[in-house]
Amino acid sequence: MAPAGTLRGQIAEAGPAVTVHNADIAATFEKVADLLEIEGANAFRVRAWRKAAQTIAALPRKLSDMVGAGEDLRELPGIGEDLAARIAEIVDTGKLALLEEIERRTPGDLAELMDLPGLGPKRVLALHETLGVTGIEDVLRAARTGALRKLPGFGPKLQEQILHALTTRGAGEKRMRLMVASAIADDLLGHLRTAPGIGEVAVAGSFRRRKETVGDLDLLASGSTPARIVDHFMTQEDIAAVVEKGGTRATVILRGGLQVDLRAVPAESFGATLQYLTGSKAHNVALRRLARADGLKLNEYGIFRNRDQLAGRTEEDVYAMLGLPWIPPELRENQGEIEAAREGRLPRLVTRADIRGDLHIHTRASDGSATLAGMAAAARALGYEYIAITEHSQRVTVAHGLDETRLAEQIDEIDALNATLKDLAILKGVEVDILEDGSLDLPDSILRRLDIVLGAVHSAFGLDRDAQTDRLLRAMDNPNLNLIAHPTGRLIGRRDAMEIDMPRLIDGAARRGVFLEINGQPDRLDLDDRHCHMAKLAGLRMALSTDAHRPSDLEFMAGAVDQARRGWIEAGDVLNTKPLGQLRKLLKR
DNA sequence: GCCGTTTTCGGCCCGACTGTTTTCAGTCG
Repeated sequence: MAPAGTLRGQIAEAGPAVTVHNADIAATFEKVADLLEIEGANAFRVRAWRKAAQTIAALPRKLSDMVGAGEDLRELPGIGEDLAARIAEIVDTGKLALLEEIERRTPGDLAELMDLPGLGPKRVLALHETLGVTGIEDVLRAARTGALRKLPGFGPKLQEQILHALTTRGAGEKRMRLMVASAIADDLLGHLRTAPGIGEVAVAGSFRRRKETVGDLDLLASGSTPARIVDHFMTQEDIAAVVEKGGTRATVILRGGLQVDLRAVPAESFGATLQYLTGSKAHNVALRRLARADGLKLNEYGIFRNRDQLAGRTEEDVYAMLGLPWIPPELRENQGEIEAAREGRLPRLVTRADIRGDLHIHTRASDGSATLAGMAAAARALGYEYIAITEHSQRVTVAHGLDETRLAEQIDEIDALNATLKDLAILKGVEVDILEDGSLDLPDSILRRLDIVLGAVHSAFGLDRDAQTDRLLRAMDNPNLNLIAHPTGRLIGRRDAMEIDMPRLIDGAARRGVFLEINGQPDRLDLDDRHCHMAKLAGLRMALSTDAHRPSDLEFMAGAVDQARRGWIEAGDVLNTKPLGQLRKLLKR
């Protein structure tokens, strides 16, 4: 391949000047919503911009592509004629005239003030009009001089709260990886279960929806005397600060910085509260609209007709009262799941029990810590029918990647072990490096002898979108390649996903009979939920794998299953739900 | 600004807690 610089230069000349990402458009829409709200615009108009921003942020396809193809954006939920034109404007020009117009009216950055606790549109406007505040620095000054607390509607408590937030900014506001939050949640639930008169307990929120990271934990508990449950919860020793506390609700900050919300309700409302706290917000709003349409009211205590509670004890009752089957929490993002439920076409999401094997495993031959026999034993203990051993290739020297000779030795070793195993098949594989030019790091002569070949990128993550996509497609041109491992290379919170034209990659994989991996490592979860859904819509099968480097890592399968479920993936979409015979056929290109 | 088994106008989810109030607005989830 030509040097990357040359290729980039050619593409820059031929392609569009700038690529506008969906996230940029969503951020622009959010900013418009903030500023309109501060200006006192119609609340429903503000909501329309926010709803559109959510739709855009969760969209599995690139808006710039859709605009380029002349598609009708008004078919997207919450996008009408006006907002469709605004999107096209941003895609075409990289700017939004309306936002520039509003910014001329409201100097500085008033929108960012909305992020401060206790500051909403009304108080931000008051700050601007009475003190001439235009940004964070002005607020800090007003709080320090004491001018802030003298304003009507403000007070010493609020001033102190804002000052505290401004001086400790950046600390503890990072989202936490799901697996880390799990351990904390277990402790908190254990403590809650010892409360007097306790009934059921649960974790709701984005944790229950299995989002890859959580910003806080939402706990709920049922019991005869909610206030006593809240009181008991406050005795948890990890609590560093109490943000608020009432008779049914409390918000606290743990020592580690994680925010935890607790809601305590009577048993007859547990299901409704679980539903309400699980969200997402957009899903809940949509459900409440459904309820209203039937002359009902849905809140966190149940479904009501006038004063009569019709449902609320279980989530199933709540959904049933709205004419819907129970919807798995992973789907509750208002991304079509309510319509699917109503029409009886909810997916039967893949479960851990559907998984028959793990197709991405390392041993100490490369950078794993266990022996081949050790990993095989751990897999048998999980009841797997098969596993694939997939070491790194020679290029990854820090991981003791295998060259042709060492891989040949491992092939013999696996053959020998297979001969002694009755209830587990070990597939001979490799995680071969995809080099910068798209070639593979081992010769075809050895790849041909393997049952499964994963290709993976471990270098040159920074290529531009077209070069990176071309690189992966070129790797897939090698008929020995079966699967792209951790396709985007992201490390949550540490390294961004590579720039990849995902629709083109998915289409290319489908055409070539190549599959994509959903890597279950807690900091990878790659493909992510949106890309999973995109791949499913394209009819592409995926492998759910752990990339295990030690026996306990095989448990990472849970994370891969979570991502898959959020992406609407069913057992039939997954390679490693197939019996060994079928799997082998699918691995023949 | 969007949307429609309430359909082109008139609606748009709902409640808890706090702080600043003297009966409730604002914020948050």
